[in-house]
Amino acid sequence: MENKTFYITTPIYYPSDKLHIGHTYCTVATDAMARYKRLCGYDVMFLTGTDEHGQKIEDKAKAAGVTPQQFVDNIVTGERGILDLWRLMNISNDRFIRTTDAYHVRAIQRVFRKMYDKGDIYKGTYKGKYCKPCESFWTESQLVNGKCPDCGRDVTDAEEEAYFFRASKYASRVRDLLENTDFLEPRSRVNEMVNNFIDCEGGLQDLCVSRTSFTWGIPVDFDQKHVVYVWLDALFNYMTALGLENDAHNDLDKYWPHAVHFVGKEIVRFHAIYWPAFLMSLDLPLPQKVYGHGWLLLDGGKMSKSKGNVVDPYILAERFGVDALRFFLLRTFPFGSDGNFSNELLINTINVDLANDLGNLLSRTVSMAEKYFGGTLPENYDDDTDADAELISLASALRGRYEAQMEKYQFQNALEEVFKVIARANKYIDENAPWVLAKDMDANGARLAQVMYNLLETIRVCAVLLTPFMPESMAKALDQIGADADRRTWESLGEWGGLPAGVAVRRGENLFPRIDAEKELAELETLHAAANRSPIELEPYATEAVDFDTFCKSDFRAVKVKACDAVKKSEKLLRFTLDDGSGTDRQILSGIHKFYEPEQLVGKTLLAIVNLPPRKMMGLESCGMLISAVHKENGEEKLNLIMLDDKIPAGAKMS
RNA sequence: CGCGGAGUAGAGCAGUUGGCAGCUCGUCGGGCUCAUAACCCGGAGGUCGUAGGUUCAAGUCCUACCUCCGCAACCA
Repeated sequence: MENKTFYITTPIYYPSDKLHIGHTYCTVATDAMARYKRLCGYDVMFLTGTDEHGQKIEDKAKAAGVTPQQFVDNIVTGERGILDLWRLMNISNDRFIRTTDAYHVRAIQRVFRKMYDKGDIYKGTYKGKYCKPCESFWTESQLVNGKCPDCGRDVTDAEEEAYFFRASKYASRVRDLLENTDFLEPRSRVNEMVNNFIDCEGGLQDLCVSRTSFTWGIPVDFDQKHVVYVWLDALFNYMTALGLENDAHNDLDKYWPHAVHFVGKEIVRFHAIYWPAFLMSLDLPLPQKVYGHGWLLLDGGKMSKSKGNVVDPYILAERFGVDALRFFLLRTFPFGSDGNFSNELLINTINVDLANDLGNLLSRTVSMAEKYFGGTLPENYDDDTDADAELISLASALRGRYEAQMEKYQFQNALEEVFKVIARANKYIDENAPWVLAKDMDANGARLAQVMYNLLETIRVCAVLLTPFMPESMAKALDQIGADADRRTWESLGEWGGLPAGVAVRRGENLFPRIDAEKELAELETLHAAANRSPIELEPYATEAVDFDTFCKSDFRAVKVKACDAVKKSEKLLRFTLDDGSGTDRQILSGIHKFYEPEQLVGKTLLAIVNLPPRKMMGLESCGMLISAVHKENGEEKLNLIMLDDKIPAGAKMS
């Protein structure tokens, strides 16, 4: 085999929370691709990892009362953490990078300096408006009527020091890369990128690549108060893991740039624009491809922690089997676009494809071979006839059709091709009715043996091609049909007749038991409820004291809702017209549409703070804030407005 | 007029360069008995979001509109 190498990566995931089925989807796809390429004879490097820096993790660690490093260690290496999940899912990554790994940290510092020396990173100023009392920077677009959006006071021109990457310099080369090559797929993402970020007003903006507002990051070694912005840190993982600017690894020459990055559509922008621009800056070769896959949606909407609808891959893998879950994810959804996940669909796919079609085909074939021939086929078969031609030609040419789809990353279609052959094999059994032939073995024994052989050979071809998707189950299937190691290779599928004459089968367990859908769905429901065990979650208590004067400055008043309507084009905002006792109506906007319909609230007596400075939202002015109680229940955010006794008159002060 | 995606049978989806509208599930009827109540065959069910246009021919190309979703914005 000549020197064919292939490098494939998942994104490095952000360990601010446990991973969900969406991350699993991407990693399983990458794994299937890696295993497929290995099957084809490539020397494969498969990388995954975690992106561990940034403000959000710093904040979360603080809230949990641990150091950022302890926080990420727990999520990555802890029980049921990311490493455990990939072990469970049978992910065959060759390497795992953490951006807190010492070699990566040093490499990023060198990369940063190189780009700085070249003049592509320059120290600039983050120009903005500064509000002294709030100690905050704002951009022009964030200002409200030219005033501080937080406090409404005047702002002054100010500059904050920051490093910038000269992305603008590479804009036209990146546009060319996107528009005139197949660097970014699927193609539909190209327009989005070019229109939104390159050909937009002002062109491709230089990217701010350092921060001074938090410390959990890689320090700029020649300017320690800055830390490297997360994306510059994160994107280079794909190369530091191979040895860029470090001695921990030494495979860069071998695997770069034969690289394919699988990424979720939300981070296509960074991979398709900034990543190539960074590499251009360093005169490094570009990776071969960025493939932006779709999302798994739940009930047609995005899966998210705050919606409380996150699907836990652990539960599914443990209940249905790792291989079944892996298979389902890649069989059901087109890789480039979004798909609707549901438990019903999962169970249905397992039952139909795996239990009824594939599992049952294996089961009926092997048990007939045992029943009619004691498990070992005779050496002498009839020649193939017209009755066999269709099955044989379909199965013989399967490898080519499968390969064509896999090379386009169309897992769904590749699997579809395999299952067409499986369906044809089931039909072949019906057409040839082995149980009829078996009634007169003297006359039909040779023909029966031939039918059985063709079935076993068809199963072999399918099982080998399904191995990247379901490594464990297919190994068992191949054991059952007596295919030794030499009959499990890519080359062995090149010609019909890989199995030896007189092959011996050995019946085993049912690989994919049928699932009782109704019962299972009910149990999943119960499990889901149990998984959210601490039903009520509260905000952490404030540790800092507030002085009495500050507290007294807040003017809380009872207000009566005169009118309430939804702000159009906003999914969250409600507009309240309130009687605050002053004689003039007060307008307050509140982002609580998720929790209340406007008509429920008219006539209610609520609590508001009325001396906050006015703030504009969606073009409407909000004068104050309605007070509500918040908590989380079963992981879902809940909000209740504070409702006062209707006997309290409008404008009554709370003290 | 911020950017992008989607609308095809009861449900979920595929339809590459325009050329007889398909797949899976469900449903109705039939067959088989090797097999995991599995397998095989057949039927019913669609004015392809709406309205125009180009064409011998439009699910496919063009224009306008409607609806849904995501990003962005916003969430005091």
